[in-house]
Amino acid sequence: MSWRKEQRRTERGYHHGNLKEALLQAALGLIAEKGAAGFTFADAARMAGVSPAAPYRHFRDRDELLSSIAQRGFEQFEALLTQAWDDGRPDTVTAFERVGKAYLAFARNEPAFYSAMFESGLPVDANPTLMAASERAFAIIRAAAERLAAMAPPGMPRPPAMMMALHIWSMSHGVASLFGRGDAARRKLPMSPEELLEAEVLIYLRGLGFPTDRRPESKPPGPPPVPPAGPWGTPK
Amino acid sequence: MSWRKEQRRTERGYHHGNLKEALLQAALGLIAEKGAAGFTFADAARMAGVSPAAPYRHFRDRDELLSSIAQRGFEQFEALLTQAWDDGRPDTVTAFERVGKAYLAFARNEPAFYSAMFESGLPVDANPTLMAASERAFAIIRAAAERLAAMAPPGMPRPPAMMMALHIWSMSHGVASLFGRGDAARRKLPMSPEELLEAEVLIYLRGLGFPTDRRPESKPPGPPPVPPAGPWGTPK
DNA sequence: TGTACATCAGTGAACGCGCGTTCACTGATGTAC
DNA sequence: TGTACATCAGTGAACGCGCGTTCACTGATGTAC
Repeated sequence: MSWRKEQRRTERGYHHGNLKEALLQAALGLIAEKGAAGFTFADAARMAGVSPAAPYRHFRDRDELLSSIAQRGFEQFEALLTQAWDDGRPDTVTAFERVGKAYLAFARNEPAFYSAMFESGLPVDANPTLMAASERAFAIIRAAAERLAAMAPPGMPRPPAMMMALHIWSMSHGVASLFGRGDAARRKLPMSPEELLEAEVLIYLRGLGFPTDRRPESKPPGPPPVPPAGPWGTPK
Repeated sequence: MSWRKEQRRTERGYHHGNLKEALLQAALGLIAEKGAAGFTFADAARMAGVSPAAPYRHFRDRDELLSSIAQRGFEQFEALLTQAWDDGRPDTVTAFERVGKAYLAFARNEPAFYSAMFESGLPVDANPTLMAASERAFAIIRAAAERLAAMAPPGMPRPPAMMMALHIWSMSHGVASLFGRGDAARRKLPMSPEELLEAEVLIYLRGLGFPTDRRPESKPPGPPPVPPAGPWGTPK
């Protein structure tokens, strides 16, 4: 049976068996704990239970490890955004907002990835693979904006999708960076980051002339959408 | 005459005369160059032309130096925002936008301060003095939002000023962080960060029901404001 | 105005530390025959 | 199926380095009388 085999793998003898992965995980933990700046190559080796020379079998240097993490982060980010967008279901505005929330969720739930991607100071544009991954993630937002722009109401000039995408990105990033991160150094808020961002996006969309009371476009879907009143809740 | 006196001061003998200031300046340069994470106490001493033990006469440790910089940064930031807001002249919307632009200008022109304030990871909320300085800066945005909220058009419910302020802050911060920083690691954009932010704010304000074609409120001022067309320029 | 003395703001040598990196090595694994 | 050998993925000792920090010190400055 395979019991012995798996036992071997976790017990680990001379060969680790999965060191590359273990190093990535260790680094993620360290970054989450001490920030991208505070993580060291030697520390990662130590956490993986391996000599300080071992990582060099898998990564040229510290930067390559960091890049790998950012790379993987962008991929997960893209997957999350894709899932949130869900090809615009049940309606474009709802799906669009879900994308914003997914951005926040990522920043909160994956602070290590977020740090590596956006705050580690590694030159994304100098690394083509990384750049491509970053652009694939942004492309989701861009596609969503495209779809939204296409349904601009007749009266209004059609807004450039690229610009909309950049606006949404900067709103999400701003809220996430200032208010939406994990444990430490939090600023206090009268509302949750999610609510803050949702209101922001809704007001913005209304400014573009979109109806934000979410009428169904194609199929009238399940639970009726919530809000009466303005996007900042019931006026008291 | 005072010639000798000033000569002495700049020549510097055994006593530096102005080491504290020199260390702050040196640190600023280093942070601008290598990021808040990459600056070391010893390096600052070296740049100031002084032994590595000397800084301890003026700062308890590296963190205290960093905090001093952040502190000063928030103060300059506050001054810049105050000036930009100019008590809402010539009209509220124009002044409001100028505040956004000032935010970007600060991020671009003072990358070292910006890093120390927002990206150095030092716990702002653990340092009351720093926290107060940070809040004084935000208070400018808040006051501007207050004034804007007060002139909400009759039809619309009056938006909470705090929320507006947070929205504007997050937009500015998002654009500045993603696109508006100095030299390195730039993402390419179809428009300048300033234009991007201006359009974003205008759309947002319109979403709140504010007229964004800038009619004068009190005194009809000097140069007539620029834009015809939509906030994203002339539709082609 | 001059002198004695306290205080201040530097020096420079020394320390312990952890990091990144290299090196010859060795145990484990896979493969050709 | 067994054996020889190449390759792979680790070890562990060693290095040079720069950092943060301490220490007894000393030159410069300010002040009391």
